[in-house]
Amino acid sequence: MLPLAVVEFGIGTGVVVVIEPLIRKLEKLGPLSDEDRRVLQDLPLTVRQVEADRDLVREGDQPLDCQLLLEGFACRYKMLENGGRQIMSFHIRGDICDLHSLLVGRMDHNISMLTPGKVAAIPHATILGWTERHPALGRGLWWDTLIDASIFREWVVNVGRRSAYQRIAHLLCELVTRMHTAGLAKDYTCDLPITQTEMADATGLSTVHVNRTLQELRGKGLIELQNGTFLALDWAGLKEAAGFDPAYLHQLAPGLAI
Amino acid sequence: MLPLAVVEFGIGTGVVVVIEPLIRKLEKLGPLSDEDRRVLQDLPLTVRQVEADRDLVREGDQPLDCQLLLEGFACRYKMLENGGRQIMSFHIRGDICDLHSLLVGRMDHNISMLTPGKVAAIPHATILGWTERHPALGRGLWWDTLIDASIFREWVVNVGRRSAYQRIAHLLCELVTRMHTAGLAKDYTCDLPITQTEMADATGLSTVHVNRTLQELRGKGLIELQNGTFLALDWAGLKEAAGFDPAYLHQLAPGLAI
DNA sequence: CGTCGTCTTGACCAAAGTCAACGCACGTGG
DNA sequence: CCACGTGCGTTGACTTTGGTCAAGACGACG
Repeated sequence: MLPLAVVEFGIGTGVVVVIEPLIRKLEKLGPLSDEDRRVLQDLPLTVRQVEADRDLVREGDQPLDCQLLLEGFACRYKMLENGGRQIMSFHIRGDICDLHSLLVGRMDHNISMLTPGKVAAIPHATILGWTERHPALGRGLWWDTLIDASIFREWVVNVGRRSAYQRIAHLLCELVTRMHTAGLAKDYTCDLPITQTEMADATGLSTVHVNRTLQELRGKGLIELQNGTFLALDWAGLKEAAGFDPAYLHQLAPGLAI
Repeated sequence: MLPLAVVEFGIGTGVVVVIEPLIRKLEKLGPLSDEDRRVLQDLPLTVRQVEADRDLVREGDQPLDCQLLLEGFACRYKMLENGGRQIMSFHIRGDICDLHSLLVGRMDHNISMLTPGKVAAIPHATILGWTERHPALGRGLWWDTLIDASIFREWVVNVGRRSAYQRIAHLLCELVTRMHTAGLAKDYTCDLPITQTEMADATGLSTVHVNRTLQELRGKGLIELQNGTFLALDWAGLKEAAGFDPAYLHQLAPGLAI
């Protein structure tokens, strides 16, 4: 029961939009030449629709392509022997979730959809070709993996040294900031189709405690969060509570007001 | 009071040894050509001696070169507003600690020596040159940053979902495994010049609790640790206690027996 | 010899986990 | 159209892990 695969091509078919978030991201490091941009736009994309909770890649896999997320939310996670789960990052459209596999070969973690969405597979060979013939693209992709690493580091800090209250606040700050950058948040509001259990697995807390902590944040008038919609009622207060400094996201464009 | 800087050159002066750990590491992804290897060996290194607890790079810096660690131990860390500290990784000889700065520009964390040691600065321009003229080197460096990211992810898991006992055990497993790979451990023994406070900052625990946890590990006959020397008395038991699976280190060479 | 950093210990405390139950919305099938 | 099951959010009562505070031991070093 493979999901329907659709092959779509570049300019003129409206699919440019689909690759646009990736281009925008890669351009953050430095402008791409028209040639570079064309290479991306002309890339024939095999887009497939994926349902929620489907793994895109699994621990132990040795993929031959990378998954470009076009629509929906995904996360990386590892399972522990005792059944525990740790989510290590969330991903939104424009993210190449497992760029890692390009050079490392064997997956040491899983990537799963949190919501239904669209994904395109880009063959490793294609990407390796870029790195040789289009150094700016190669550098852009490397840069992207470095930003990912930077986010992992901040998560180590979050889980290692912040209280539950700060952790949740910090996670929310990060998500809304990144979504803003990706054009998915406006005025401190965004979709946040993440269950409390998932937030717990991302912050190293129990679901029960996440629930109580969210109530505390609501009670202090910092956030609103219901039915998968998030609103930072008091952005300054939330950042303050979290100890959030967006520097680690290295968004060269201006983010949410300060 | 700059530390004495010594410029040393490649083959024939005995300095080859100095760059050897890096070469060995880069070759893990794929063999380097003689040409590639020569580029590294001929690199004029400005080696400097650094004392313990000296920062190599600080948050906010915008370095123009990368720090290659030749001797001694280093760590990355961030400070929090409340004075807390989180160590995000340990580094040993052969590691380019802040390869990150090559593309990202602004440091979002600090790197500090844990022991006295030797460090060489390699200009960004040199490394960027490699990535253009010696793709295998560029890929090797990218690969290295991906492994770093993989280790960060495992640390998120460690700090997020493991008990104190497992965390400490896991940290010890990782360190001895990596040191073994770097030729710094033999028969499950190695130098481990890391204070309990540093272990606490790396695992998100308090110093007191690290102390008690180490006693527990000693009590169960899993480890010996005194005067900066570590010995895994019962490697299988330690791995078991930690839930340690070295896969995330992606050491293509065989590591410690299983 | 005194000081400093590190390790160690004990007594007490608090943050967060666990367990168990319930409400509520939504979808499905009889 | 309603009964039922399922997943998610919520709550309360109780437990546990690990934190905090304070003091002392020990060794290295000036």
